[in-house]
Amino acid sequence: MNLQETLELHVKAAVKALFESELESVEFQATRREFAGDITVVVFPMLRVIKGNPAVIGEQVGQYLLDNVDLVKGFNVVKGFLNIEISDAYYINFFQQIKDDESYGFSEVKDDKAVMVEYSSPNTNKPLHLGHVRNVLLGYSVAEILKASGKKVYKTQIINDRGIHICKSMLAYQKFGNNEEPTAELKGDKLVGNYYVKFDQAYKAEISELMAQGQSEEEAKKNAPMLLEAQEMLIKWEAGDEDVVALWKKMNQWVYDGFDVTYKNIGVDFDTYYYESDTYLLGKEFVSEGLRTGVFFKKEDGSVWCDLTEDGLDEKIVLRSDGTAVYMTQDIGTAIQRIKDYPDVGGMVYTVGNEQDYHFKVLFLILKKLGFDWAKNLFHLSYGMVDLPSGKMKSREGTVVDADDLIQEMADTAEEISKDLGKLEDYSEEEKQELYKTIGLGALKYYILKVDPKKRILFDPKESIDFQGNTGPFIQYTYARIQSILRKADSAGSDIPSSEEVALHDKEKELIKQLELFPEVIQNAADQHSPALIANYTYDLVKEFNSFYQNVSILGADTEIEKSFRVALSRTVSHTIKNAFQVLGIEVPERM
RNA sequence: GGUGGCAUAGCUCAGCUGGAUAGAGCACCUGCCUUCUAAGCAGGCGGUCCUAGGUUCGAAUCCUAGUGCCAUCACCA
Repeated sequence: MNLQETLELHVKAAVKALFESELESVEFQATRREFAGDITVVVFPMLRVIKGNPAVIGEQVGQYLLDNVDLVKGFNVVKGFLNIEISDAYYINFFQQIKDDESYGFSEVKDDKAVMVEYSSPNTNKPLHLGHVRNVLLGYSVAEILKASGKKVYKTQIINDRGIHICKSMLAYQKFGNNEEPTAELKGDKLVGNYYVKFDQAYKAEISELMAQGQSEEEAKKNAPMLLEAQEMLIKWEAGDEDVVALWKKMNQWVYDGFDVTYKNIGVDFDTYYYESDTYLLGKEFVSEGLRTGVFFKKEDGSVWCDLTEDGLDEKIVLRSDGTAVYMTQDIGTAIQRIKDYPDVGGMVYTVGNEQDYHFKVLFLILKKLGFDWAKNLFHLSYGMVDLPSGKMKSREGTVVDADDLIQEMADTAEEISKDLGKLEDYSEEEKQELYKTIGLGALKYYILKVDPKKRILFDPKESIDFQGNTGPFIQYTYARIQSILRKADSAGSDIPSSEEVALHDKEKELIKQLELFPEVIQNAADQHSPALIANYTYDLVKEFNSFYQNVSILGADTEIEKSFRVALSRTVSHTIKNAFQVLGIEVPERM
């Protein structure tokens, strides 16, 4: 039972004893800094049950608590706020309980149903850019947060490996490629992406030409030979044309190899992969099934639809009149396939941009209508777009911030700063490079994860990401500082005060209070699918620690017991930073 | 046009189920490194919480209407 729960019982008892009334709940908040006290009871809500002056009621309840509850050491009332001072013994005892727990904040798996988290889900015709980076970081972190909150988790993605967009890259490669192959300088995904751009250039040139010949823009766009050829290629692919399929396989493999490098760079992983080309057929099966059971209906032209008008939505197509699958068909198939493959999965999280809010609303509804009980546990982790000052990123026009480049730039910035500070003279070149990457990635990941997922991010490549203030490196730096102290504090502080006699320094007490919040923050972040809550918590913790560090001497404490206590406190803070950053997917360095 | 999201300091963002004088960082200005790592600490400057109503003892937070930006409403994905 935590402090708040304990106090709630006592406040209820106080109200019963003093006013013969029953409170349903008690409202608490942290005491504001300018007042004495550790936790505050808001008296106003009690007025519904008790009549009287809030200040007087606060006074009476406070006195009752002081007289009857050991851990209450004092109180004061300001307007309708009862500020309660808690004894140091409470905080010291609490700290005793958590100080040796290296996985503090994490829960054991307590749910027999697993959650599948999908993220990344790229098309295979171009490299990953900053938008994908947000997706990948969010999905990975939410998966880790869910694990930490006691869920079994599978990480997965759906790879959109077929369609007209891939044919465009393939066609341009056939025309202009000269059998170019990926090299160390040019990864496969980049190579394929280049041909996607080349397609677009050639296509646009043809459009201009046709328009010069007198066609309207609309006509020209439809009639351009490049597009016609790409469409022809798609038909050939679906017909299983050997040459086309061979090229498709070759180029897709280049892209997968390129993606793997990027994922490894970012530091994310997947437990399973799904390919659109594998799952759309299962989707079609269930469309037939739904047609039989009346979930769907067929129009005269043969296309199949789902009528969602009673749910306040429109009719949605699930199969084209020519019998081919649409996006929705495939997503129905993929969802069902996943549950078949992993029967312990009880719910899924889809990390996909908010431009697809409607799609997922419909998908979930259709799956419910098809009668799957797990359909009620589907969640669209919808996040805002990452935009540039110039607007949307467009791969075709080359206005994207490339993921690999960005990671490299961040590491370069970290290197510059580190060199200026010159604290790593005795590190080997290899160790240094590794550290620069840790710091650079830390800056990037924190920058993206600290903002509420549903808000859009405006990223200005000209203004580099900060390394000071509310940033990843600031937090990493604090961690490194603590490690430095721990290295110097020869005998680890296992000998910490247990008596009520020790007076806690204000900064020490604030730190313990902050530590106390961590498990709840993890649960909240899991419930809300929000890494931002973890990031903001960690920042507060670290700020508190730095203030402690600058104002209180740890290794130079007056007594041995004080020194041990402060070392132990620092160590626990560093565990907590490490654990918080682990679920954000950010590494912490021993030095920096 | 219908639907959904967002709007807080010059900039980037917090603000939990409504609670005290709305908080951080960056930028700008002051101090602090012979003492545990100054990527730090201590402090200053800076606000019509988009607007107008409403509910409430109390609203940045909830409701209604409006404004602005974004997305979506395809036999595209």
